[in-house]
Amino acid sequence: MKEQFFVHTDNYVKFTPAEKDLLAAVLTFRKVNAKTELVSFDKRTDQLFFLLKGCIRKYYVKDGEQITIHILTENNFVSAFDSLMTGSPSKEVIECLEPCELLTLKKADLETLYHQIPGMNELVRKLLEQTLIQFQQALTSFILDNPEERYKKLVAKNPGILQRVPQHMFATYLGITATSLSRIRKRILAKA
Amino acid sequence: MKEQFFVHTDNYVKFTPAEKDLLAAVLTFRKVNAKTELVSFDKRTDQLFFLLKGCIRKYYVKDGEQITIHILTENNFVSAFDSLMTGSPSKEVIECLEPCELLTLKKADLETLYHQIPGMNELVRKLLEQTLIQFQQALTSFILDNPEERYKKLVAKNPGILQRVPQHMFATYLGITATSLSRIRKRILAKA
DNA sequence: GATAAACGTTTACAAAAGACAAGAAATGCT
DNA sequence: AGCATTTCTTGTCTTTTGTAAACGTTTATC
Repeated sequence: MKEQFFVHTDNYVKFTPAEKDLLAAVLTFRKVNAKTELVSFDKRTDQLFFLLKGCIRKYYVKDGEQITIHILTENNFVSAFDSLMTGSPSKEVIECLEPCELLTLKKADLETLYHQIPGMNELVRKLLEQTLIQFQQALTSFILDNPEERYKKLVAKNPGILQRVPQHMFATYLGITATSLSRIRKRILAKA
Repeated sequence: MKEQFFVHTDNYVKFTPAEKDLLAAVLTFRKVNAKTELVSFDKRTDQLFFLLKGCIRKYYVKDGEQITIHILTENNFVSAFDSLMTGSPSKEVIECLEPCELLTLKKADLETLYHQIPGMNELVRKLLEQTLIQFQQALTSFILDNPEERYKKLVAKNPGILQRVPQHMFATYLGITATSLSRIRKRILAKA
């Protein structure tokens, strides 16, 4: 299953076989049930995940409500970035929505890899550049678009995801209530 | 003025004097008037900026309105990231709100530096990590907080900025109209 | 120093979204 | 298959925000 990981990294940096061995040695395979919390509220985390199979969301809890801030599927890196970087307890919860297959990488191992593998900084730099563009687009959409437009963009960009994730999770992700999303959907259907 | 730049980078990576010379050689100093557009609408950009002095905002144009998406002050990197990375025409405008002093770095020179200076990938990786945390916090705030809370956080985080930027630019930055911001300010004053 | 432009606030009215509650439909579990 | 839970929709009422326009004030510019 680690081949799938390297297929992904090959898009950014070509590691030598020896380097891949070093990396593979610190990647741990993990298979978990739906509803597993990879990172729990107010707990520190020292690892990052690569999602091989399944679907994951990140959410915050505000006034007793779960507010989804991110939804991811196969072949993406996931982590409670804030907690990982600063060492503070995580305010975001990372939860599996389906049975998932993951690779985990400890932060300490990553730090070691930065010294062992010259291309590692380059890989992470490039991954972060991609991530940053995504974040920027998401943030821009919040500023520029109303909820209806955001919903349409989400559907256009990620059609399959709607069948995998309950609607009310999307609602909070769009910054609206489930009630409101239901009305928006109705409005869109009426036009089509 | 390049010392100020290296004071900043020293927080992340310690370059040797020789490396600093290489870097300094491709940094160009620039002094511009207020209202200068560093990146214009629908133009490609091939450089990134380090702001030594002054205040800059990024904005989008939507339905003839300017929507501010970012406001920055001294000692920050600025660029139309999307355009810089993908080579596409920029949808964001970068405008100086005050007379500014900048260092500019061409993308092509940066690519060369990645090969000349081992620590360059590391520097940019670390800068991107910081930036990502900022973006994440901004995005999270949009999902979690209402406009009033976002305004309060902005003021708490950056008290001085209010005196440097017109209120209606903040309003669009918060995702609301100037009218609405005025109401929010009134409400806050009434409580205090 | 005069004039124009930009800025901040306020008002009335319209549109959108939230809160709350009820009920239908789909899904999960044993 | 049957029961419980979750999910989705709908209705009514309230709150918030947007739109548009007016007005006084500040700031720029010549």
